[in-house]
This record gives sequence, C-alpha cells and structure tokens, in this order.
Amino acid sequence: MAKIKRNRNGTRKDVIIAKAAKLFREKGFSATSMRDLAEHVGVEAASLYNHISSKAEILQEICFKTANNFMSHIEEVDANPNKTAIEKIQEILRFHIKQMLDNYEEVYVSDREWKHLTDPYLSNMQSQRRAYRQRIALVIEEGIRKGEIKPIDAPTAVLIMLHAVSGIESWHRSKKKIAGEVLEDNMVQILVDGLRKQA
Amino acid sequence: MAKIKRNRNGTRKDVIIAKAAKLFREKGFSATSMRDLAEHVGVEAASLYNHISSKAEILQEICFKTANNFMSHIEEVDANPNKTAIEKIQEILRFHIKQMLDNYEEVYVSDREWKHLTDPYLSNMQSQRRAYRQRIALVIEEGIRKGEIKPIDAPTAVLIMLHAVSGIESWHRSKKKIAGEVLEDNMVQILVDGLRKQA
DNA sequence: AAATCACGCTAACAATTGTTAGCATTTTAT
DNA sequence: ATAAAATGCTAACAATTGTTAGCGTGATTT
Repeated sequence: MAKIKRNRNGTRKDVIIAKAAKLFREKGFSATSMRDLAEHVGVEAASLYNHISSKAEILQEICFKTANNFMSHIEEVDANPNKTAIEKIQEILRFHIKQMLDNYEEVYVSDREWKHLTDPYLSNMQSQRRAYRQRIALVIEEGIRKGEIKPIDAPTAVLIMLHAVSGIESWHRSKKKIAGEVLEDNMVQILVDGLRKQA
Repeated sequence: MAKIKRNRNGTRKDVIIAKAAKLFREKGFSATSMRDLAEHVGVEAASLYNHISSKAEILQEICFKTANNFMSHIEEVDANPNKTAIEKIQEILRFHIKQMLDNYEEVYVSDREWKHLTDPYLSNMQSQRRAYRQRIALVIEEGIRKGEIKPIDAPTAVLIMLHAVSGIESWHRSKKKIAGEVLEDNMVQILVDGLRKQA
C-alpha cells in the first residue's frame, strides 16, 4: 500500500535502479534477489514489475548508462587538438576518479557485474569496453610518438590505469583518511610520474 | 559410474576445486550451481559431496590457500634487511604478476569472490586482506623516510599497485600480444617510474 | 460523476537451488 | 578371499528463484 517515494525529478523506476545498484554492489547481481530488492524499496516483489520489466533490465540500464557516460567524456576530451597526450590522460583519470566518487554504486556495478548481461547486451558491452580501451591506447601512443610519454606497451598502460582507478572501491570504505581531491592528486601523480623519487 | 580422473599427486577434491575455480571465475560464485560444476567434473551433483562438504567450503579453500600464499611471500621479502624499499616493492609486484599468470583462476576468484564467504571466514579474510595491505604500506612508508620513494599517500599507492596488477585479467584473454616477462617489466616500470618521459 | 490509469497487494507457477538418504559398485586393506 | 572404505548413482527434500495473473484502491483525467 505504501507507495515508492519518488525523489525530486526522478521516476519510481529511478528509485528502484538506485537501490538495485547498491545491492548489486554489496552482494553481486546473482546473489541479489528481487524480493531482497523489493524489501529495500519498501514494497512487495511483484510490485516492482509495474516499473521494470525484468531483473536483467535493471542491470542493462545501470551498465549502459555508465558506459555511455564514459564514452561521451573521452570523445569530448579527445576532440580537442590543443591538449598534450599527458593532459588528456590526466583528464581521463580525473574523470574516472570523480565518477567513482560521485556515482560509486553504479560505476562499480557496471565495472564488475557486466558479465551477467545476456546476449545482445553482453556482446554490445564487450565491444564498447574494447573500444573505450582502444581510444585511451591511441592517446598514449600519440604521446609516445610525440616524446611526451616513455615508450611502453600502450595496452598494458591502459589496463593499469583503469584498474588502478577502480581500486577506489576500497578507499570508499575508509573515507575519513583522505579527502577526494587529495586522493585524485595522489593517484594522478603516482600513475603519471611513478613511485620513485627522481634524483 | 565414470570416476573423477585424479591428476598425479592430486586428490579428487583438488580436481573439483580446480574446476570450480574456473567456473567461479567465468560466471561468479553465486551464478555457478553445483550441477553446473558436477557436469564439468563429469559426475552427478550428489557425488561431489563425497569429496567436499559444501559449496561454501570450495570457496573457502580457494580463498585461503591464495591468501596464505601471498602472506608467506611478503613475510619472506620483508624479512631481508638488505633490500631497499623499491626493491621490495618490485619483488612484491613481480610476485603478484607471476601468481596471476600461473594460478590465474584461483587468484582471480580469491580477489573478486571472497565477499561471498560466510561469517567466521568472511571476517577472517577481511582482516587478512587488511593486514596484507598494511604491510605493503609500511614498506612504502619506509621508502619515503629513506628518500627512495616520493612522499605520496602510502595506502593510496598500495591500492593502485594491487588493483593495477589485477588488471592482468583482461590481458589474459589476448595472450598472444605480449609475453609474460615483457608484461612484467612493463608493469613494474610504469608503476615505479610512471608514464611520463623524464627530461 | 464517470472513466481511466497508476500502482500496490496476495497467490501462485515452474524452474532451479544446495543438500541428504539410501543403495550399488569398485577399490583398497586385512 | 573378505571386510572395509571410497565413490558413484537415483530420487527426493525444502527453500528460493524470477515472474505472471488477477484484483483492489486511490489518483487523475474527461
């Protein structure tokens, strides 16, 4: 009987998806049941289906919204011909960190649970992820050609960057120790300039 | 009727756990059913219980074996007082990469699926992970004090290192592009000296 | 005021889950 | 050879899964 409370400017579907993202992060997609989700939304499981069409659809919305978000950003960054490769990399890194801090649940879920998508969506997501990494690799290779970046294997560098950023997950739990901006600066510095102190 | 083929020097339980690790990596712990596992082992689901006591136990064995492995290694590295901090960090990194290449399934599972442990084991694993990160952080802080490592936030550096290494997962799928040793050198170099070319 | 829509509920479904019981057969130890 | 242990099978269990059907109520539109 108690209706789902709708936040300002959001549909009830949005509320469900937000709660789902939280649960999917905590317990994983497969280990989260619709009754589980319903309880956190404050409603019976069957009632969810007035707003969404399936459990799978929830995961799809989370994953593709996030993926499009990152894809749009890199296109914007990459379109600017006045930026050096290092600057572009830094901007991409900072965007990832910011997204991780601001939309933690959804970014995390979309990164770890996309494997549970089913097939038209699964293949789509796989190629989108591949394309995204490829774009970053091209930026790095451009930087190598121009002498800004040392000649390392670009795909390896991309993997390191992206996975390093996803490590904020652990940071998120012990928030107090270090502020968001400090974290951002630390991460960018470590990745761009390394751990070793230069002579 | 067809018995589980036992590898030389391995029990049937080991075979089950190895197959389970593969499935847990591909589909996740929750999405892998005992019947699924049984089929890959070549046996009926009920027969598995002659060798293991529960699905949960399989995950426990995978996680704790791997965790002990890493813990032993860092203790060994850290005990040597003649190594610089940078050398210790490099050894830890190389060990992680090697483990990821040699025991891929189990290392991956233990890193991504430990959340599905249940409670005496879950708490245990959480504190073991915390302790491990803490030890690495201490090495980094030692390096900072001695002027080998630039003064960054040590816990952040640890997160970056560990998550960067776990990125080999993606690399693993496209094996051909780059050999194991080259990968190792690239990763260590990027993390220790950064992306930027020094003037 | 009447009709439509949005949205909640209960009850139920077929499928799948982890696991156990009981029995048959093969392997190992005595 | 015989007893014991190991290991497989089939059948079944209770619980949980995602989802649908059908109904009622309150809000919105006409």
